[in-house]
Amino acid sequence: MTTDLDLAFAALADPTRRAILSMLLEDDMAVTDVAEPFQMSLAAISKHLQVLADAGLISQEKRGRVKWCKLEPDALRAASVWMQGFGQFDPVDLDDFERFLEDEFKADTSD
Amino acid sequence: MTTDLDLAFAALADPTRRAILSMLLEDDMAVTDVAEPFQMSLAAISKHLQVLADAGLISQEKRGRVKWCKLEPDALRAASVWMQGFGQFDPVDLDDFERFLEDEFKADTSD
DNA sequence: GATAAGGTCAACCAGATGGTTGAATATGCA
DNA sequence: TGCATATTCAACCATCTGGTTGACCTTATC
Repeated sequence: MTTDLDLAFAALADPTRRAILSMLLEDDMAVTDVAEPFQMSLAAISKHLQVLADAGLISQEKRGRVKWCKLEPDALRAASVWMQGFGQFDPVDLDDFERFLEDEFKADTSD
Repeated sequence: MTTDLDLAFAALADPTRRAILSMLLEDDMAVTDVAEPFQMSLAAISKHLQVLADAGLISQEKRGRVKWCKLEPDALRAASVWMQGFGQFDPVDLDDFERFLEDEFKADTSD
């Protein structure tokens, strides 16, 4: 049996997919634009997006020949709830978070 | 490159490992006792525990011939921080959490 | 010392994952 | 109509994952 939580955590386990999610924090994006900063094929990115969509972390909508990708942060709720049960974490400093994302993104696209 | 976050999320993606973590919320346990409710070999559980330890989610200490497993909830902090950046989630009702864990655990050990 | 208990190791297996390439399918535009 | 753009599909490949079994090592106990 594969649960929603399995899918969500598995999707988050890949740095490319986490980088994609953080890109989508800014704005909705077309598949081609999502793929641009990465050194891998468009087909590979398309697969990553499918994994994210299956986990409910993004939605995709085709308009014309462009498929738009949109973050669905609510899907992170179950996973967040699960983790919070293990400890009471302080509220997050969003500046720290942004710096964290930048570092991760650099590490992921630069090799 | 495999980051801490990769390891943490990948470890959490397996329902057996999440069940183990929730068992360890109660108390420290020996490997054999961790394995008892699961319908799989001791070797398989031993591997799962190794994955959790590699991700820093648990620690293991050998006393005599017994290896004790201990939850390390702090290791969830980075993952929790990462997710909280995507949305401000309400504080969690711990009763809900316990019911959630029970359901998940039943689903995982009963087939 | 012999035997039992707690755990891990090594080899193996099936299936999933993350990537590639080349062909195919829509859609938009001149 | 014909070409370019956006995206997926299909086949393939190497590696990882989650499980098995049987042998092995260490520590207790009789």
